[in-house]
Amino acid sequence: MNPKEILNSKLKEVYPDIEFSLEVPKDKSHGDLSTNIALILSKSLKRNPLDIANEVKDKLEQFKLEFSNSISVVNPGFINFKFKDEIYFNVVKDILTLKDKYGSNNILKGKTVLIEHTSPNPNKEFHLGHLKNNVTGLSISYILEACGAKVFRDCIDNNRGIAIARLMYGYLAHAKKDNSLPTSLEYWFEHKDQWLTPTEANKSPGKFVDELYTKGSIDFKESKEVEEFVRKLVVDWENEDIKNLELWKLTQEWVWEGYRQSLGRVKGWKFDKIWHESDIYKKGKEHVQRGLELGIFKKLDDGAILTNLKEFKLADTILIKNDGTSLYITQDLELTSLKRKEFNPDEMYWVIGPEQSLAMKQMFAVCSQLGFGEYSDYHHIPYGFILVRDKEGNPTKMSSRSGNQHSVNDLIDKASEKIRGYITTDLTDKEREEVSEKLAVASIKYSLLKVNRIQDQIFDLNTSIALEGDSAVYILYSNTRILSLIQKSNIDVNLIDNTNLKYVNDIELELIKYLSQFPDTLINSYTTYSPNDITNFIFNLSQSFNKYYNEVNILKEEDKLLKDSRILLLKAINIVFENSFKLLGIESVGRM
RNA sequence: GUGCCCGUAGCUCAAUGGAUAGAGCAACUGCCUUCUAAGCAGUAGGUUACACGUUCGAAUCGUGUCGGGCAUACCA
Repeated sequence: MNPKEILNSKLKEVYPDIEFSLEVPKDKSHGDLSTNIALILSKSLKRNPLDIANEVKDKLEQFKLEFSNSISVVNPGFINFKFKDEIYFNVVKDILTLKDKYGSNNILKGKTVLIEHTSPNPNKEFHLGHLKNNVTGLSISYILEACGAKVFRDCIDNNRGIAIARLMYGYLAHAKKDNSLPTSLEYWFEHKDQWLTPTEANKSPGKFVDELYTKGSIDFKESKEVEEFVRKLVVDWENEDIKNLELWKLTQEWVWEGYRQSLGRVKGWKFDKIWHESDIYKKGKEHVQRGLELGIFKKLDDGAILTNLKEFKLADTILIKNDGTSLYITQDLELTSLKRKEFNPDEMYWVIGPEQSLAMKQMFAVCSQLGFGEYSDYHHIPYGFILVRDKEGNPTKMSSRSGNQHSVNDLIDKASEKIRGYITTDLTDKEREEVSEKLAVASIKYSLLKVNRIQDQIFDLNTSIALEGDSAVYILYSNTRILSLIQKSNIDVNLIDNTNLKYVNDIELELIKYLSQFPDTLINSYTTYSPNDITNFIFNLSQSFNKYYNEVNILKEEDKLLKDSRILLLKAINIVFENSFKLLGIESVGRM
């Protein structure tokens, strides 16, 4: 047990049933740990908290806690503990022993969780919104895993419905080699070679699809005829019209090629299962039909089927349209049922934007009405919007129509180009390319992860690919400095005897104490589902390390024990960095 | 209208109800013959939108006001 656990159990022993806090004070001069137990007790005892604090102090001192240097009572009634420095030396040993397990815990041991993330609106080129979902979802999944859970990751390919039909229409109308050709499914079916492929258009599949989808959507909005055309495509698709299906397959192939390329580039292609809406929507309809027969839902005069969510105090929603076709929620019912069957999870998470909040609640409610688990098993994890500044400088939502939707590929290209120019280390062209690509991806991911999950964020290209300050580059740079030091020391960290360690410098002691807080940081990020606890941690760690680096010359240290101990500390910091990067889904670099 | 989220330094963001609200950027001043200056040290910048309340203690909790965003049945 570490000092915190010991103190916690002692306090609980003496004062059972009291909810108190035991935490590392922000101000280091207040000691290593602080408790408010006397302030809490003063409420029920109606006595001066300082008196109570002194009594608590006396009781604790009777335990003769060997790790404690001093216990002090301060206004208004805090009890502060100061520990012997040597206690912390064990932290370095622990980290070196546990390696990639350092920080992990077992609070979710035995639990199976399923987390849906990055379910694409795949008709668009992979953009920042997609990436925000991907990095947030993956990071939370890694955090759950580090807390001991068995984690499965899945996504649903929304490959049917009105949006897909708008793309199909967009292709027929805007990808013709000759504009005089008719916008006709039948004509296309007989003359497919008269329509462009992405290769022929000299565009990436993602961009190709994105442009056609956007054009198709504009036409859909502006023309009644187009709208009818598109809606008919949806109906015909559900009726399994051969020509319709062939066009659908063709466009969906490009969609996925683009999506797979982009996700591959950011190393975000991490799914245990990819579901396809086209495979399950029919079963979804059957669930609705069953619910209708059971009297859970009702049929409206025009034929549409409506929920009844009074017991959940939620607004009702349509489950099947009046033309008989399904909606997103229709297939989501079957999907949720399938998820339960396949993975038998204790908890299910959906990492999806906040605008879907009501839709998610409605879906959870309907699932529980249909007997697919409890409403409380389901968790929507929303995250803040990404805004950009418009010409007037006002924050505005990204949208493809306003052209301010950053394609992730373009962003990485820009960042990578900027970074390449800064590399001064002696690297081959190939290594240089790899390093700038990794740093570019890491920078953009970091900029999305460093804000509190629920907080809207204003995205700025320059700060997101910043090379200094609170950025991935700064943190990764700190890590390469460590790697460089270890390498130049010519010491094999695995061979150093760590039975005796020596640390004397204030900053190195602070660093060690800070490292000891990593496990608690992970727990915090789990309880809030917020990866930014981790980014905050490694940024602060980087600052402390760089301060240390500037103040202490490690390689020139002549005291062998001190020098070896410091190299081991460096290794420990490196391990915590790497563990954090894994939790964030960020790749590190060896040199830069 | 109703529901949900948000409002912190010029800008972008931190801060399990806890002690003097912190960083980064931008601005200004210093530090490379010294382990990677993509770095470090320093100056300046605040009525935490506003009001009232709960509490020993409020940016944080409650109520209200103002401002912004999202959702609000046949998009997702």
